[in-house]
Amino acid sequence: MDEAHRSGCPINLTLEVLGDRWSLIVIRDIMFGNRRHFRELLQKSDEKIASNILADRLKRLVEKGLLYREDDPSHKQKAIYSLTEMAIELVPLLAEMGAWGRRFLPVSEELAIRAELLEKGGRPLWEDFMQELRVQHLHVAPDPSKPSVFERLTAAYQEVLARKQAAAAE
Amino acid sequence: MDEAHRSGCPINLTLEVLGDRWSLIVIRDIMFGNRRHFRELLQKSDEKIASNILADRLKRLVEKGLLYREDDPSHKQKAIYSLTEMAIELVPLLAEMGAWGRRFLPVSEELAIRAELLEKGGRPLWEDFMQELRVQHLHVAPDPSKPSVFERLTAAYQEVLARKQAAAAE
DNA sequence: ATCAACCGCTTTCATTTTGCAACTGGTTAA
DNA sequence: TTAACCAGTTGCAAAATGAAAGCGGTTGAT
Repeated sequence: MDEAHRSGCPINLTLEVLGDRWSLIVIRDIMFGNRRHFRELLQKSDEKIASNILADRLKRLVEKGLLYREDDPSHKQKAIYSLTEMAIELVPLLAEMGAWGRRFLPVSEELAIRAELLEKGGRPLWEDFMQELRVQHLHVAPDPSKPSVFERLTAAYQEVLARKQAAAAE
Repeated sequence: MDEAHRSGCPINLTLEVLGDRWSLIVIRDIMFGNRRHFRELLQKSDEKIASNILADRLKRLVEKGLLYREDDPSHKQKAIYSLTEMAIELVPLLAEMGAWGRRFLPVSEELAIRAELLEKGGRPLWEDFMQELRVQHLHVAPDPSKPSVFERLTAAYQEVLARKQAAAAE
């Protein structure tokens, strides 16, 4: 179950779980892209993960307690992957990663817009988003008084994408 | 210079730079442990990095713009590694990583105390700490009105360590 | 002047991880 | 009946990692 740890440092332990090139990509796609099936994660991500790597990461993330796997009642072969509370609480970390990447790396506009909104919204927005993720993934009852952060992020992304495509078509 | 990127997503680009098991350990040790020489990074870290990996990571981090290397005027063979602004602005990300690790992973008390202070202090403390790092690493003039966050973090760590050693000696 | 400790790495080699491509046995909808 | 789809698995080459020893030069103490 527990392989020996390199040290008890919180940053090190976090790196032991998430410190590779794919684990956070998978979590990002489930969290922000609502990809819940193997094929969706395989085909709809921009980074083109290999199927054996995806299979390995999903298994690892389930073992580490960040995801859980259920059978899809609508299809005997489909599996549904969901975020656990442990993964939902990565929202601040992913928001900071997005903010840093946006500031220092050559991001594309349509993929940076969600990071920008998350950064501008700050911790109150993150908390709203985490609560929505709990509704989506942990079967928590929704709070109808709150507008959906997920929809706001997705709409902003679609808007930039449509504008760039319109500009490219000219 | 620039290898092809997997995508323009800010999270992905950040992972392309920092998504491995050692890069952030090196930055952590320079940032929080003030390790500035190769041998210090090699021998004084809890995780026992191999010398070839350390050499490779230092080279990579210099190339990516997170560190810079200078000759130490006091010793012809010594090199001094310093953080750039790009690395200093990782403080919020490292603080979030520490907070998440502390919440969900089996951290040790003496290594978690700094993460706890950083978390409790929040963004105002992070800003103070970043300003101190600019003084240490970028030769910016210090602000004498501010008490040192670095010293506060280090003192808290030493205190827990001493208490644990006293308890172990009984 | 001598010598041991220290300096930033490099080299070698075994093991592990990654990445690509093809493939599997079964399910579903037309 | 059949074509598309389902979650993966397999085989193999290439790259990354990790442990250990070693390198030529510098330094400070004797």
